[in-house]
Amino acid sequence: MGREGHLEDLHNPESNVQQNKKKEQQKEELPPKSEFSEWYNEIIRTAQIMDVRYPVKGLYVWYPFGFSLRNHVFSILKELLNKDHQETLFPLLIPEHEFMKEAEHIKGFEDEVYWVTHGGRDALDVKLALRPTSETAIYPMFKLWIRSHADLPIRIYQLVNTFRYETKHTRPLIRLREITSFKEAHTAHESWEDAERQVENAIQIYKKFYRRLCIPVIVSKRPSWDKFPGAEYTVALDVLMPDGKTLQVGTVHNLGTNFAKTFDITYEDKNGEQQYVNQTCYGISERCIAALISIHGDDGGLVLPPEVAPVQVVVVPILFKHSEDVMDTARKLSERLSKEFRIVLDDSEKRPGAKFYEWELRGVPVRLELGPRDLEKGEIVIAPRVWKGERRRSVDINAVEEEIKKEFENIEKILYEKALSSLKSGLKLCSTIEGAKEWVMKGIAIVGWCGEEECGHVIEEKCSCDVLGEPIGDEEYEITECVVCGRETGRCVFLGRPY
RNA sequence: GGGGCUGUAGGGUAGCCUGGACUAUCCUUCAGGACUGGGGGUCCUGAGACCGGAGUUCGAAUCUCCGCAGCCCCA
Repeated sequence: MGREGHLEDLHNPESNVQQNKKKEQQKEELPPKSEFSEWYNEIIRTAQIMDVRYPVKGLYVWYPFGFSLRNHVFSILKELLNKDHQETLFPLLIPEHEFMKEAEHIKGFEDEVYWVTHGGRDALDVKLALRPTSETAIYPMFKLWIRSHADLPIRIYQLVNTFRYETKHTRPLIRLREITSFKEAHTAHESWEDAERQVENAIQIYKKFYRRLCIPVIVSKRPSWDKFPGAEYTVALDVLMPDGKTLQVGTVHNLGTNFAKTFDITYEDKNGEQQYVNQTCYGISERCIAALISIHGDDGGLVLPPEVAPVQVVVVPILFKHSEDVMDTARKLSERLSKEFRIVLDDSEKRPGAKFYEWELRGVPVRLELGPRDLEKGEIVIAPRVWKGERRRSVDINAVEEEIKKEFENIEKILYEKALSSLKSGLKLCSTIEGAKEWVMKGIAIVGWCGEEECGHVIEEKCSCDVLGEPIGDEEYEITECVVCGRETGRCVFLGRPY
């Protein structure tokens, strides 16, 4: 075949190219990340994060690999919260009369609530809502739990599924009818100031969380017309996705005494007076996984930070006919390493190359290759995922633990730096509406804003984007006037196209 | 909210317009075997599909309607 093929090549210079192309197409190859939407759909399936074939719109199945990733990610969040929060679990079903108490809250959710109306064949006397979020499940209990200032503050959280009847395009991890992994925290405090401090505290926790995932976020105060229904104000965390759109990956709400008044949550203060509590709530869903996958992934598939990777190290033995000794060493090594790392020894019958591609697709941070050549020298080849096999090197097999740890640290640093620089290059201060409109197609624009709602709506309309909110953070932007009305102002807003 | 398109093995597809030789194409995948093995191996053998329902028809993957599911565009 080789000889004939060669002859043909001479006659037809294109045939070689065509053959290569054909060969590439035969393998189930991931679309390049530049075609983000296609890339995302493929990676979700081929990297075994979720199975999208469940026969109900907007509901998906976690593959064990994806679920393992989810658990490692949320255990970081739990670890951070556990310092001063307590974990609880409230029921999924909320009686209609509780759900309907807070007027603004209802308005925000009524179109997307699932209702349980029947028990068996009988219609229920009291309809039950599948929680779209748990305020109205939790706060009637807060009323019972809170009696005096000594009971405050209360800080609880739960990790639950929630339901929203989405009618627009659903997609895995991003827009779901069942959010399977909603971490929601709820707190109650004596004063407005205490609640404000808690908001700040929550933002810090969330920033730390995303820092551990090597994901830089922008933090902003949502405009009044986009706050959580029932909240005094809302602070949100957004990430910039590879296609230039933004993804809201966390929200923190100061509820003031709004819910306390509706649910009659009061405490006796030090002077013996009954006072309403001030509340906050804040949440993060599996959208954090969508951000993790999208921001770090590359043309070769997933790239995962070692801390959350379901498999941290894969050992690929390079076997020839008589290489029991290679296999022996690989087994012993794997056992040794499994004490410190989540490790897989890939002893399947596949060719080494095929194994490389597969584990790269799944984002395993470090690959170890062990063959006869290495064995002879007492070495092993270490290949970090971030470099797609381009920067592999040999290390002493006895010192491999240290080398892996070194690589892990290195990987985290690289992932964060890469992500940060792409966020920074996606942010741009724009001095005109036209400039902002253009920029918003590829990133996040920053424009001057006087603070008037009217001007905010003009911006949204003219730029066909959303006002994400006013920045909260250390960065300073040089603003002199409102981009719409020209009034003098130092305030500004982030603009983006949200998912 | 309005409009358009699509549904064929686990994944991707051909066939549909113009109904019949479809016992449904090709690639991938999966199972068994042989040779192999440092970046997606080759060969042999085998497995696996017309979204669900109703209708039109002598005959439906193909035409019609309803349902379900998915994709795209506009507000």
